Amino acid sequence: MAYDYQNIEKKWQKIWDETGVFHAENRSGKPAYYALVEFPYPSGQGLHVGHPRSYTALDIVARKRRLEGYNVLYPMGWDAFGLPTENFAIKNHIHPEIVTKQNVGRFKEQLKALGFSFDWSREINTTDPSYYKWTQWIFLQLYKHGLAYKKEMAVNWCTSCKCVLANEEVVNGVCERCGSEVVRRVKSQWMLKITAYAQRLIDDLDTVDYIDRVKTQQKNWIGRSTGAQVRFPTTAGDALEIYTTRPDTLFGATYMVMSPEHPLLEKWAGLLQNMDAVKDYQAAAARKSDFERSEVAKEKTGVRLEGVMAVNPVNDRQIPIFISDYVLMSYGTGAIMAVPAHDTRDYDFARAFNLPIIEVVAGGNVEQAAFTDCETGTMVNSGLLNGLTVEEAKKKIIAYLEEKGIGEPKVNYKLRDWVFSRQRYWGEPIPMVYCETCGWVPLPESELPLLLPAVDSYEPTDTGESPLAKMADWVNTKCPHCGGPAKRETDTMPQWAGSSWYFLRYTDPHNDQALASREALDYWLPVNWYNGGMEHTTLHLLYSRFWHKFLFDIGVAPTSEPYAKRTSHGMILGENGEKMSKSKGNVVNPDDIVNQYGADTMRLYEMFIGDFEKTAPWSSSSIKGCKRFLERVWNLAEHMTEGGVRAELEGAFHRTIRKVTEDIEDLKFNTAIAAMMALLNELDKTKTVTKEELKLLIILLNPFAPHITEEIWVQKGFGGMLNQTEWPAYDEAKCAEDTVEAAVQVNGKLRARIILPAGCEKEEALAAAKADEKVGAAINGKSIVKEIYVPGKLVNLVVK
RNA sequence: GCGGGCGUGGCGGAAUGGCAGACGCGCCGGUCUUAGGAGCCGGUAUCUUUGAUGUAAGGGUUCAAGUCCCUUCGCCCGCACCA
Repeated sequence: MAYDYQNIEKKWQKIWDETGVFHAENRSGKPAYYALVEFPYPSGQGLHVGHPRSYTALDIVARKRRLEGYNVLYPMGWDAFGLPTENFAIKNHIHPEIVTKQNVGRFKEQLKALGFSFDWSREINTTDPSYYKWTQWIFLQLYKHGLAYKKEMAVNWCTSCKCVLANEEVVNGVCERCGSEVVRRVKSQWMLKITAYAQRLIDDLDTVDYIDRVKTQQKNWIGRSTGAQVRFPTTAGDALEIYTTRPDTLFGATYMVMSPEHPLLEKWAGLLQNMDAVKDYQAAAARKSDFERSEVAKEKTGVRLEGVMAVNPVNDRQIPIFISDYVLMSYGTGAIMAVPAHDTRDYDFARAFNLPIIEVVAGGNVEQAAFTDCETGTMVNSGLLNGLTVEEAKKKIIAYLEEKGIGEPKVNYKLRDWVFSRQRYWGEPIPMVYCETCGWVPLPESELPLLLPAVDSYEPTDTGESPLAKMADWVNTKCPHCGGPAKRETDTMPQWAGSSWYFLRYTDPHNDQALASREALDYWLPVNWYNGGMEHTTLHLLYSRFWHKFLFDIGVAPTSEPYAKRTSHGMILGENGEKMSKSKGNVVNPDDIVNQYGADTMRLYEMFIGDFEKTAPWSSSSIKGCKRFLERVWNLAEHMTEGGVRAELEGAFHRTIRKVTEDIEDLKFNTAIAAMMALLNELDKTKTVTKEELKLLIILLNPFAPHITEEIWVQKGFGGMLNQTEWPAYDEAKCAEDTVEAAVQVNGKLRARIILPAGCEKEEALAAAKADEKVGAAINGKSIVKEIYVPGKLVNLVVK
């Protein structure tokens, strides 16, 4: 009988659905295991071949865990709020809710066709009011704990999406989503105080098992630095406060620089003789986009303040103050002390403005370039610091500053608070009301969910107002506090809101009393293994860790970290090695692959395509090899005979079980498959397979290719369903082969291969090696100075 | 500029410091066939082939290096005037 993958796959998908074998229970005698993959945004394009790479990997883990005796939660849902749906709705005059429903339907069908063992009874959708009720509830808790606040400030504005973006959403000066230009706009925005968690978000990385590049990237993004905050007196009377990581170089500060947006400038307006020039420079800086302003290697520009001087507090010298856009208002204090001898940017600026450069760390040549090395230099021209190393000088000067009351140690982070409002329709309404007398008032929890109203037009506006602002009867409401007239917040939450806590909802998705019951959360959390894209490292992954820590602090979440383990898959590129895109015409449609080769082949191929963590180009010819492999397994099963594992194959089976068992845990799916292919090659040589051998082979293969293996299981009469059986154990002792082929080297060069019995002693191995004809010729007439024996691997004779 | 990673056949990729190229694709040959673009069997790094040389290039450590160290080149990713 031929391998009819289409009927087999449909049959088993139906059986799994109807029997509910993959439903997880919230209590069980078995140990719990929570496997998680990022839920997709249901776009109009349908599933991308990249999605199944991640989903198959953890489906393999989930299926293996079930066979290992765990109660496994492997859920799926929809991260459905977002701009593409809204834009599609605008263009085609269909409500986003309807678009979402259609897209979800298609995605679900596609995922089911791939045979993932998701517990569909726990399906969630972030746009469902019964879901976003709790997203809004969490926002209210953040507000009540002072972690949500509204602030007027310069923000990133995407000119195409017509809404603000978080810092994390701006990539190389353009919008992360659409690639359009991002400009600065001053707007009043809801902000979330993620910076309050900066240190814990770094520290707690030590408590979780994330791949290193994720940890490094999050640490870099949070950007902790240590130094000192120092107050410089000025002739204006106000102290100018600066932050520096190099307080040791304080004696080398020959001028100061303020950001053009620094508030003291306004205060000093009357004192500044060149206020016109200052204003021109401020205006020019404000006009620049973030991208222009942060362009590297550009000429340093600035204006010297005439009328106010600063005083270096360690030597009482008067030094000039400049404004320049290389100093950012958003970091530190918005002002710096400039030490041109030991900072590259200050050096460039000093050269451009012909300012003095005083060396205070000896070891470089400050005539030619700034000397920024902290390891090797010695302090000079620095009064009490002379002769010290940089590290010693830092400690001493900070103690001195504290003693004199002019400075103190300080930690700074690059992380900024999270800009949380969006001027778009298709998102969660922010449950806040503005009252002229009471100010911002949170909606009572009893009024949640605050439903997204139906509007006629979802079109965003250039003025920066949300489409909801036009809904007068929705906007105008009563103040929950004083009962007077008030207006609702019309901005909505960003795409990242719903996904910041969705893994909690899966544990108890139908609960209408709480985001999830404490029992369910205690049982399942933390997520044991979470796989997702690297592109979310400083977005979703960071945001959800922040929310989770907050929920932990207020006693809602049971753990301080949401995910015990995080791994990441590489992207699948088009056949030409470029990123898949419609415009390049290199998009592979999963539906076509499933139709042409079947879901099992597709799953197997995506796992065999290469190193799981690296990008890999699609290959329409390589996939045939995976299809052939499954067909060969099918055909071999047709030749099954009764009996146990044949003695001569026992070692091979134990080694393959070990290899597959271990490789799945190490994300080495490609070599696990290679091991099964090699085993099949061995079996094929014998033209037959015993019942016990076949059983072992198809259990190992089941997590990768679940349909074909279940079908063989029933056809060959193994009883029950494969997914209810047990993962095979291996015996380390039986993994060893009876005889091994060892290499014999003379002076490190391969001269022969000899067959040795397993566990062969050194003496015996050396004797066998020397007895070899070619080895004999190579050592003839020379004296052996060293004999090396690596058991079971090689002999190396060093001769002279 | 800083930080991280990588560089192996025609291709995707394997190799706890111990036989480089597992496994697969492709290709070549054979077989079966009216036919083969299916299946099966065999082969497939290079060369001046009793041997020698090969893991981006050069140097080093070691009995032994794709793997460790140094230099250079190239590619990818992250951050990017963060004081």
